[in-house]
Amino acid sequence: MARPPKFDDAEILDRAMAILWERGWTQTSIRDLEEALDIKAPSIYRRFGTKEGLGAAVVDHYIDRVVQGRVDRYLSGEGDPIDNLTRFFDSSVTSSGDNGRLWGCLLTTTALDLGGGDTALSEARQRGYEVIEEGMRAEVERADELNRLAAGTTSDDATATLALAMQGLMALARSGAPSSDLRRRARAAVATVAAPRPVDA
Amino acid sequence: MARPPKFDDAEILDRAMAILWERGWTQTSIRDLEEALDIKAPSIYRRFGTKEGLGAAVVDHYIDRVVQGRVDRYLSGEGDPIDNLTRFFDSSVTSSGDNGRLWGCLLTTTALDLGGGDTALSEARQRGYEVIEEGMRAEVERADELNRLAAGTTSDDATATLALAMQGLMALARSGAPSSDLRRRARAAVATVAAPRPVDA
DNA sequence: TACGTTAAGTAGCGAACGCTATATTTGCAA
DNA sequence: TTGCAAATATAGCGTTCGCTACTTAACGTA
Repeated sequence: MARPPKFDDAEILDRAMAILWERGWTQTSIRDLEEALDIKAPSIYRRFGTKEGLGAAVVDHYIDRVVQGRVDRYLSGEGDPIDNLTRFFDSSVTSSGDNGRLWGCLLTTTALDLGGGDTALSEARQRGYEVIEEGMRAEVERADELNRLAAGTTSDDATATLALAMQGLMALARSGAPSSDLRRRARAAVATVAAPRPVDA
Repeated sequence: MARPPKFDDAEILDRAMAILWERGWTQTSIRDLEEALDIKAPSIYRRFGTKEGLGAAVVDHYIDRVVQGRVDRYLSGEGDPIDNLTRFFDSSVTSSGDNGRLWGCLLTTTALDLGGGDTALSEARQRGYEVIEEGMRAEVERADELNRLAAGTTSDDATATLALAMQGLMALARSGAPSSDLRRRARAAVATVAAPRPVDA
């Protein structure tokens, strides 16, 4: 009973995610989005209200598809929790795009350069980091129960430290640090909260 | 033999630092700077070339005055190194402006939202973080020699972890996290790398 | 086939941006 | 007092920004 949409929202958000991740929030104009989405500005505004509305929808989409997916996959609650955390960090600092940059820093790259106002974008970003932190917390607590945390380290302290490390890694990635450096630092952070691996027979 | 400058560079950089720290790089226009510096645009451009040139000079100024000052003061190489690191982190996450926000995140707030190009601003930011990291490394190595690091933690890992934590704290601060949360996380990071405090007599 | 509805495209407004050609002030030297 | 040099101020160029009135296209339905 009406003209069908050219693309559904998921397609649009996938493409918007790609360009926002690559270029950053303030460096991406509505004209850039028109080209990347193959949709003209008025259609964007009719669907998402403002540029910031689109940004918030993209971050939500990113949390659902990428962040939550990686949390579920690597912080599964099964197997060795330290190994899981190590793989989670590795996956977060390993490039997954065509041009060798990181998906992981979309939360940082979008909402950080906005100045921490109470905007929808900032709130979406915060939700993303909560998903990450709570996922890590579950594995850290499991590690604690298995005596895999470093002696004297509480699970609260370990969780806070790893969450800070993740934020630091994303900031470093955004400023252009090489993947090898990120990986080295990620390993160092996990090693610091974990008990030394027991020497096998 | 010529008209004297209205302000010297240090005065200008102090004021520019204040407004860039408060509003962020992309959110601060040349018109904003004109007002804050009490200097019109052509004078700004004659002195610094471009907006980015001014930004790089501000970051350099900030490193010399604020960052290096705090490194020298708190990471002095004397006294208990863990206490020094704790005070260094505390000073970095304690608001020092009139409006309750942090000085420490200027490096993050200026150069992060630029996208990690090879610009002068990015390079200046990187130099700043190197000053911080090397300062922390010296205290960490001293802690290692005094057996004040957690068992099984190398000084390299501890340094990398603390540097990541600092970057993470600055990113959190930029996105509006309350000072109490930052302080809690900072303490957690230091506690994680440090040996449990021996119980005195 | 005409209609209503929902989509998308055309074209452009008003404002803000980084930056600069040009003119003016202000000091010292001759 | 005049001339030169170094600084600041006026005014505005050309571009891009987020956004939107208006028009056109594609469906299902009556």
